Formats: sequence, C-alpha cells, structure tokens
Amino acid sequence: MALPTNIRALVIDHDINLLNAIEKLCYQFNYSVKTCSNVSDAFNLLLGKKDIFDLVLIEAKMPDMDSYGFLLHVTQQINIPVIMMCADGSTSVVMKAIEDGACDYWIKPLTESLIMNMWQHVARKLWKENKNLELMSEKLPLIDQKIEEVINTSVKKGSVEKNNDKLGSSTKKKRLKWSPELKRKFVSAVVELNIDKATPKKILAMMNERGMTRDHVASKLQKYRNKLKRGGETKKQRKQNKTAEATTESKISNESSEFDFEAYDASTLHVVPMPTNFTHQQISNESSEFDFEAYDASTLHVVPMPTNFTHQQISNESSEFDFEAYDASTLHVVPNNFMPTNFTHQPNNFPHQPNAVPVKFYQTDSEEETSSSASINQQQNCNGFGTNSIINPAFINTLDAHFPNAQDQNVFLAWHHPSPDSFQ
DNA sequence: GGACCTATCT
DNA sequence: TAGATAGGTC
Repeated sequence: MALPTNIRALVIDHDINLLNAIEKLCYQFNYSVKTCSNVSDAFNLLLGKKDIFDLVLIEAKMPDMDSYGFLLHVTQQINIPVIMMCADGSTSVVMKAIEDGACDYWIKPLTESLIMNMWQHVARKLWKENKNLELMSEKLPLIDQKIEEVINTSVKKGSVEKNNDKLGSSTKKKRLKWSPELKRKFVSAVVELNIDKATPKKILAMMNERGMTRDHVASKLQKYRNKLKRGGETKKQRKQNKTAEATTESKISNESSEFDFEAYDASTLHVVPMPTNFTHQQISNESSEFDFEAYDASTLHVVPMPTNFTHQQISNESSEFDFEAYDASTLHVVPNNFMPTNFTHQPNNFPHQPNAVPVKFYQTDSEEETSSSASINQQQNCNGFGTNSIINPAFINTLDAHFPNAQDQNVFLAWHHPSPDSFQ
C-alpha cells in the first residue's frame, strides 16, 4: 500500500461557506481535503474505495440523505473514523451519534483547534489497530510540525491574533501582525530574490515562516511595492510636505517632490526629486568614489550614488522604512536599535539616538575650513565622513542662504554622534 | 485550479 | 494604515 503523506479528510456539509472555510484550514494544517455538499456525492466517492480517506467529517442534519445511515455505513463497512458536527448539541443527539459509531461530535460553530486536532482520531484508530506503524510514523511528524507551527505563531510569538474565529458563524481569517522580525525576513527574501523576480510563493518559501500563507505574503508584497513606487512616503507625509511647501519660504524645489528622498544636483546645487529607483541609502565605508550610495529599488542592490546627487534627506515622519537600514555586506535589513554607526542618514526624529546632534550635510572639493556651523573636525565625527571628505563651501553657503532656519526645521541634517565637546 | 496582480474593503 | 479579500488574467 502506498503511504500517504498526510491526513486525507472528506468533509460533508450543505453549508458551502463552511466547507470553504474548513478546506482552507485543512490546507493550512497540511490535511488533504475533499468536500461534498450532499451525502449522495460522498457516498459515490466512497463506493468501492476504501483507502482514499483517513477521516470523514459530516453534518448531522443533511437535507438530502440521513447522515446517521451514512455514519453507520462508513464506520462499519469502510472503517473510517467519522466525526459528526451540528449546531444541535443536545445530549440525546450527541449520544445517538456516538452510539452509531461517530468518533467525535462537534457542536457548531466550529473552532480552528478542532480542525487542527482532527489528526488525533486517525492516530487513535491506527494505534488501536496496532498496525500501519509506518503510516503513523510518516503522518505524525508532519502533523506535529504543523501543530507546533500553529502554537508558535498564535501563542508564543503573538504574531497571529488570538484564534477566536468560529467556523460556521464567521469564516474570517485571522489577521497577521507583521512584526519587525517578520518584516525583516520579508525584505531579506525580497532582496535576495530581487524585487522584480520576487513572487509571493518564492518569498513565502524563503521566509519559511510558520503559520504564514501565500496570501499574507502577497498582500505584504503589494504594500511593499506601492511603498517603493512612492519612495517610502506615506499619504500623510505627502500631504504634510505639500502643506509645508506651500507655507514656508524654504521651498525645496519648484518641482514638488513626491518622494521621501531628495537629492541635490551637484552642478547647480538645486534640489531635484529623487528618482523612484533609489530608496535606501547609506554612506559607503570607503570603497566608493562617492560618499553616498543608494539602493536601486528594482534590484535592491547597492549602486554608487550618481555624481549629480550629492546627498539626500529622509523625511521626518516615521514610516516602515525610515527606521531601517541595510547592512551593506548582507543587504539585510538591520533592526532600528542595531542601526550601525556607519549609517548616518536617518530620520530626523530617529528616536534611538537621544544624544545625537543634527549637523548639516555638505560636500566640497577643498579641505579649507568653512563658515558652516560644522567644522572639518566636527565633520569627522559624523559617521561616514572622514578626512577625505570633500567640502564645497558654495554648497554650504547655498544651504545657509536658502535655509537659514534649516537646523530648526531639521531639514538637510544628518546625525552627528555624541561628542558634545567637539560640537558647539 | 493555482499563481499572480490590482483594486477595494475593513 | 495595515492587512484581508475579491476579482480578473495568465
């Protein structure tokens, strides 16, 4: 006999919605499942075939045929465990089902845990018969793994909302909470696959996250792609930016940017909208000709900062991405609180560096002292800047001229890590 | 019928 | 807003 790889269930109910819900859950728990909306179809399925199902789940009150007659036939003739289910939980009804051979009686609305533990009836039967040990050994590890997954996701990690949905009354799926760790794994997978080749199924496989489904990943991927298209900006941010542009003198540019990240054209020192294909950026260690590097959103690979982009700014609103950085060696997202010191571009309201002092960014081609509020020495204290940094006084002057209140407004600022005595 | 994508809902 | 869901296409 060929050994099946998991529990095969036959589910019979006139309620199509319930059938669909049970079917989904069965897939989730690695059960193979066949559904029937009437008893006669189920009968035909079973006729002459003894080994195609390990378990039958049937509604006690089916309109087309007597469920109890079916129960007797299946338990006595085919010897498959049968679970009866019904909204009627009166003692007499339950007793009749058990007397007629049902291995269990489920009172509707059903719960996920009932479906999850369905395997136990199969296991009990096999143990009772003390045979098919190979079959058991093959089924049980799979089931155990699935159950562990459910427990891990719904209880241990709290990443899945409490299981309180009742089948038969509501078929709503539980809502998945994307924890920072899940997000990190998601982005890592996307990065590894490349954004243009990353599909929900592949991402799901790479994440190997217990309790997570393709639908979850697909939904997340859609949001993630939308975010990349917008350059990481939220609606609120866009609205705020537009308001700010309209009301303040420090207009960033004529062409109002729809991006979180803005850049300067080095030749004109004018702000230009950041191309959509640049998302996260970081200061390179030293390998690059440029101080700045960016991520190409299409590949999520680090690319040298184009020469005409001298620096960028991250919006001052928190977003999913504002508080994340990429480890340049692995391209993995680094949790906020582990933000490496060589990431200088961070949101203006970055909360994990209470002592950080905002300083202006600038770039130059001489090593002269400048009139800027930050000296070369101070600049060296800015992570990512070194003695080789290029300083362009014209740029600073431009900044000062155009943005006299820059520091107040926290625009065009980076974070200077604490060395307070070196910073006036 | 599954995988994927987009639009829409909650 | 984040996540779920519906519906269309391949």
